[in-house]
Amino acid sequence: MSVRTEERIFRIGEVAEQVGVTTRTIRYYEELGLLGAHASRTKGTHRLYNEGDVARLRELIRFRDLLGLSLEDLVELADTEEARAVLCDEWFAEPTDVDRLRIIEQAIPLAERQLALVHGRQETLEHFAAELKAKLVSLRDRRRELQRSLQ
Amino acid sequence: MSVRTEERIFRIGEVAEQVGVTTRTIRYYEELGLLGAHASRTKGTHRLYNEGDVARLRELIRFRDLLGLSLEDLVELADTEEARAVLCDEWFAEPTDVDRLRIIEQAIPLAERQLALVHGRQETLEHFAAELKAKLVSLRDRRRELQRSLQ
DNA sequence: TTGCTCCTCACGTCACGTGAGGTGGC
DNA sequence: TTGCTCCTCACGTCACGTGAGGTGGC
Repeated sequence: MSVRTEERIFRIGEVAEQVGVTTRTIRYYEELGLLGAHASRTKGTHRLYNEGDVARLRELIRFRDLLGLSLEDLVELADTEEARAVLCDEWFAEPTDVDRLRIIEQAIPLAERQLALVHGRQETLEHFAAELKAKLVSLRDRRRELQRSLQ
Repeated sequence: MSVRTEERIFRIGEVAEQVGVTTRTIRYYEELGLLGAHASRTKGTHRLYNEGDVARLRELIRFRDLLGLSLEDLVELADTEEARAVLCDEWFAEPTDVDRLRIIEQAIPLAERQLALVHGRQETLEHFAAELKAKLVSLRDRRRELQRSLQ
């Protein structure tokens, strides 16, 4: 956690494969400002990503797929998420405990919002599953009756 | 169920409002063959829908939204679903019990596939929720520790 | 040096959104 | 007759897909 471990660096193709998207998606997200366009990179050179970037992308993709959020929605959810990336950086830049507390107190309500979104979706799915199950039961009942009356 | 009740007829705008989509979406789905383009309609005249059509559209939209299926996927899931629409028609056209049984035996595996899809999505969401919850717990723990060490 | 992956345009596609201009039923 | 909703093009948009042609690092 607080040990400065050797950080692995990835190229865009590796990231794409790990996360399950195409390189085009990653470049598009960078274009929209969803992924940090590492200001250091000069045009034409290879894009490089660390593990934090990969984790961030993975989370974005999950919100996109599981909750059906638009990229505009994701920008909002990521805005504060950006603070978490900063968190990672600041964490290694030896911030004071006051800094750490401030960062964590920003991250908590965000995580709560995310969890609430997921719970909402879970409820909707629960409803849907119950409906399908009821339909199935009724179909099986009718099948049994018809089979009996046809014997 | 088997009573020939007065069936309500809806115009495209009413259907759109009930289901929560635009009329454009409905026309597009018809174009793709997802919604029965009532062969009776002559070009330029108003589209008309019965309650079965509305139920069918509602289900398509739910699969689209909750499972993120493409319209191509929906065509597959609807192919057999088409049989269910036929079912409704045939039901009133006084089919034999053999017909009914055949239709129901087609509908059951479809409903089972649909339910399996929903269950799969529920599991994925369960994982995601658990992860977010763990993150939240860890954030709160760290907050508590920092607050204590700052007192 | 030879592959391989990367780069930047840039046009194509899917699932609609959004008017433009016109017709039809209560 | 006056609204209102409907109709059919048809171009725009969002989130990428898919080459075309070229450069860069092991």
